[in-house]
Amino acid sequence: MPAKPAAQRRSDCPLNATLEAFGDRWSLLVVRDLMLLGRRTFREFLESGEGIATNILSDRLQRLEAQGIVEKRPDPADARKVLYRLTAKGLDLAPILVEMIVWGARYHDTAAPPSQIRAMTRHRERFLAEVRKRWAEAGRS
Amino acid sequence: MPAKPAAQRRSDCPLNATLEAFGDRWSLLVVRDLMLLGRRTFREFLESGEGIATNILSDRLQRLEAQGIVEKRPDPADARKVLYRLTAKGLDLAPILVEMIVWGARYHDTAAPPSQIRAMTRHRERFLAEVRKRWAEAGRS
DNA sequence: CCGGATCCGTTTCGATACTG
DNA sequence: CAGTATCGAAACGGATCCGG
Repeated sequence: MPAKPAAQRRSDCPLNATLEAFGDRWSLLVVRDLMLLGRRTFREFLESGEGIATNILSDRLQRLEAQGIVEKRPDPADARKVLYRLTAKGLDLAPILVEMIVWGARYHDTAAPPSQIRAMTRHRERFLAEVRKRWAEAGRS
Repeated sequence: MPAKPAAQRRSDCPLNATLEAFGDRWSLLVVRDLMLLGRRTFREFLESGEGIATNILSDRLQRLEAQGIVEKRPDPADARKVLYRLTAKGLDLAPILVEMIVWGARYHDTAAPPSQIRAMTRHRERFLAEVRKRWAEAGRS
């Protein structure tokens, strides 16, 4: 009696799938580090200001990797290090990130870099194009 | 010895402020219910498919209200009922929602309403304009 | 040193039962 | 109908340990 469409229960709406992928406090911050702040190593994420614990960071990286949002590989320059980067799927999170940042800047007005926010708000497509370009260039590491 | 700028610690980036506002599994689903599915009462949110628990729903509604994202008021037609609706600040979450839905539909391809997704993806501004219009009309209840 | 894994006390979440 | 109260489960976060 398998009748129940159980596993599907929460995925009727794509929003749900998205929230399952990174509907938590940390995952998107890691993505932001990769996408906008140029961070690439475990250590750099750790020091990225918000104070994530090593076990949590480790867990989120694994989770993001399992979902094909980030990928890791050894640093070609220094075999001891590991580098992370966004996959194409991860890069496609950029519009979400941008909208979240714009909303946050608008309503919570943190001490944020004004110029970048401005660029993001006024010329979204241009900003996104730049992000994609940088990503493509970095890809050919 | 209050010296520490403690409460500020996590809000250097607007993304952080946003994640603090609704970086959890449920808040955005409630917003979606209000914005896209026309739900307005506690009960309707409950039955909205994903199976949120009453205490969680209660908590999220309070939290969203405290942040000025939703507001409540008695149903003018039936004083026993309580109606929720988005504030202007809440309405401004629409672009985030749209991008999250688009991303989810693209990569996790849930059994989702194809036509609406298509409209959302291809004509984002038009779609957003409609959402805003509906909201404005409903506002003069 | 770097990238984690493990242990453990604390906080938060969430399913169910219950109330005004 | 619109929520609380309760209580077990899960997540968090700090410290510490470990392999390379």
